[in-house]
Amino acid sequence: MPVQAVHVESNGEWERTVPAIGTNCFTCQARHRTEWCVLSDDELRLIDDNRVGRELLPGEVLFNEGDDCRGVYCVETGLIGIRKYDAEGNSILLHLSMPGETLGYRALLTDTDFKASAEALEPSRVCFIGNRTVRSLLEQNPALGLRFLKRASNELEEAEEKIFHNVTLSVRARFAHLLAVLIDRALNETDGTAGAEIRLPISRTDMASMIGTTPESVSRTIRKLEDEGIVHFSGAGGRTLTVPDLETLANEFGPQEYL
Amino acid sequence: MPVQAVHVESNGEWERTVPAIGTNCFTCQARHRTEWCVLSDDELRLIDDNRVGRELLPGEVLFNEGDDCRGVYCVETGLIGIRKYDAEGNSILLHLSMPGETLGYRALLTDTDFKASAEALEPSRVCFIGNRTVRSLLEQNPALGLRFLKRASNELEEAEEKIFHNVTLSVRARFAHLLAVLIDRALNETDGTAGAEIRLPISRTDMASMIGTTPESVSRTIRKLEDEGIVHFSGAGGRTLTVPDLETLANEFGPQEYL
DNA sequence: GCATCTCAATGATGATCGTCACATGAAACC
DNA sequence: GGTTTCATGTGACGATCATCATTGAGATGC
Repeated sequence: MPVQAVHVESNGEWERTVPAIGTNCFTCQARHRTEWCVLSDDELRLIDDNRVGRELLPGEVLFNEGDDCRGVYCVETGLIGIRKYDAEGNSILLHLSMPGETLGYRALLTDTDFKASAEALEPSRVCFIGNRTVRSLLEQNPALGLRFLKRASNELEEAEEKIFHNVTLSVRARFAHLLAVLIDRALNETDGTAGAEIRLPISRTDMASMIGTTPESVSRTIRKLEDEGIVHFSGAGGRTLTVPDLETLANEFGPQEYL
Repeated sequence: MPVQAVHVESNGEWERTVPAIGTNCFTCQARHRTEWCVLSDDELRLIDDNRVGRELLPGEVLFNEGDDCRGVYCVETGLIGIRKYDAEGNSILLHLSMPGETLGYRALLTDTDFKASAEALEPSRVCFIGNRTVRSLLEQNPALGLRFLKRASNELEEAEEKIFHNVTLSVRARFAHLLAVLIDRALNETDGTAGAEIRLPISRTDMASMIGTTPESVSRTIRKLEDEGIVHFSGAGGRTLTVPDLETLANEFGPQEYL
C-alpha cells in the first residue's frame, strides 16, 4: 500500500502511516456526524490539508493517559475504547467512541495531558488534526466551539446518568442496560421491540469494567439471563448476542413503575 | 426589605424576589470565577440589566428535573446541590455548586429540559439570566462559548473520575475522598498537611448518596475512622469535622503505591 | 498434531455492604 | 413542658458480589 509524504504538525510517527487510499474530509463517511460539519468548504479544506490519517488494528493504542495533547483525533470508521487504569493495572472502559466522534478536544481546551487512554477495539480509521489547526478554526468560526460545547454537554449528561445508574441499579440491571446500549449502537435505529442479533465488540472483562463489576459476575449474570430466555450468547467467544425481545430486556432496567 | 419592579424575561415568580440590596454583576463577589469574566463592560451590563436575583434558604428549590430551561442560574454566594431522584424517591447528590458556577447552561445548549434538580444547601444568592440574553452573548462573543466549553470539559473530567472511583475504590476510600474534597472546598487553599476543622454542609444521607452507599454504612465508616483517630465528628448533628492530619486522610484513597 | 495462550464459565468461600429494626438525641412546634 | 419529628447511631442478619481456583473451549504458532 503506497504511502504519501506529508508535512504537517506531526505527532511523531504518524507521517508514514498516511494511507493513499482515497478518503478525505469531504468524502469522510462520518463527516455529517462530526462537529466539523458546521465548517465552510474552505475551513474544511484547512483540516483536510493538515490532517494525518491512520488505520488501527484492534488493540493498537491511539494515545495514553498522561500523554501530551498535540491535537485531536477524529474517528472515521471502527470503534475506539477510552480507558483508565487503576493502581493494580486493571482497566476501566469508560466510553466507546463511534465514527464521527472527535477525541482529545478536552485536553486541548484545558491545556492538560490526556486523562485517559484510547485504544482501537475494532479495525478503525482515525485522523489526527494538530492543535494549531484546531485552535485557529475555533477562533475563526465560533459555531465550531458551540458544537463542541453541545458535545461536551451531551457527554456530561451521559456521564451523570452513568453515575446515577451505578449507584441505584443492581449488577443485573446495569448489565442489561449495557447490552441495550450496545444493541442500539450496532443497529443504529431499531425502534420496534422486535428481536436483535449483534456481534459484541468487547470482551466480558471490558463489559464488567464498564458496569463496575467483575468478569465472573458478568458470566453469572449472563447465565441467569439466558436461563430466563431473555438473551442468548453464541458464536466464537460467546460474542454473538441474540435478544428475542428487546422490551423484555428493557424491563430489566427500565421504568418498572407500578410494581 | 423593599422590592424592585423588573421587566425582563421572567421565569414566573421571580420578579418579586429581586432584593434591592446592592449587588450587581460588577460588584458580584464571584465575578472573577465565572465564565462571564471574559465579557466587556458593555456585555456585562447587558446581563446586569436582564438578570433577576434571588436569595434561597436551605432546602429551597431552584429548579426541578424535567423543568423547561428558561435560562441559566449564576451562584453568587452559598452552596447549591444538584440532585437526581430514583424510582423510590431517594435522591442522589451528584454535584455541589460553589459561588461562581453557572447552572443550566447544558440544558440551554442542548435545548432540553433539566436533567437534575437544584436545591440550596446553604443560604444562597443566585441570579437568573434568561435564554435570550445568554444566546445573544454567546453569538456576540465567541470567547464566552469557549469558557463554557472549558467548564464543561472540567466537569466531564470530574464526572469520569467519579465513575472511576466508584468502581475501583471501597466505601471507606470513597468516603475519605469525599471528606478531603469537602475540606478543600471549605478551606479554598491549604496546601500544608496540617489539620483542618470545617462545618459539613450536607447530611449523612447526602454524603452517602454522593459516594453510592447508605447512611448506615457512612455511620459505620465514620466510627471506624474515628476509632483510628483519622477524623473526629462533633457539634450539632455531628457536622463539625476535625481532621488532625490531612495526609493520613489522603492515604485512605491516595496513591498507596509501594505497598 | 500438539503445545500454548487467552478468554470464558463455573464452583466454593467469605467479606463487604445493604436491609431491617430500634435506640438516641436534638430541634421545632404547640 | 411535652410531644413530635427528623437525622443519626448501632446492632443483627442476610444477600449480593468479589476473590480464588479450576476447567473448558477456541485461537495461534511451530
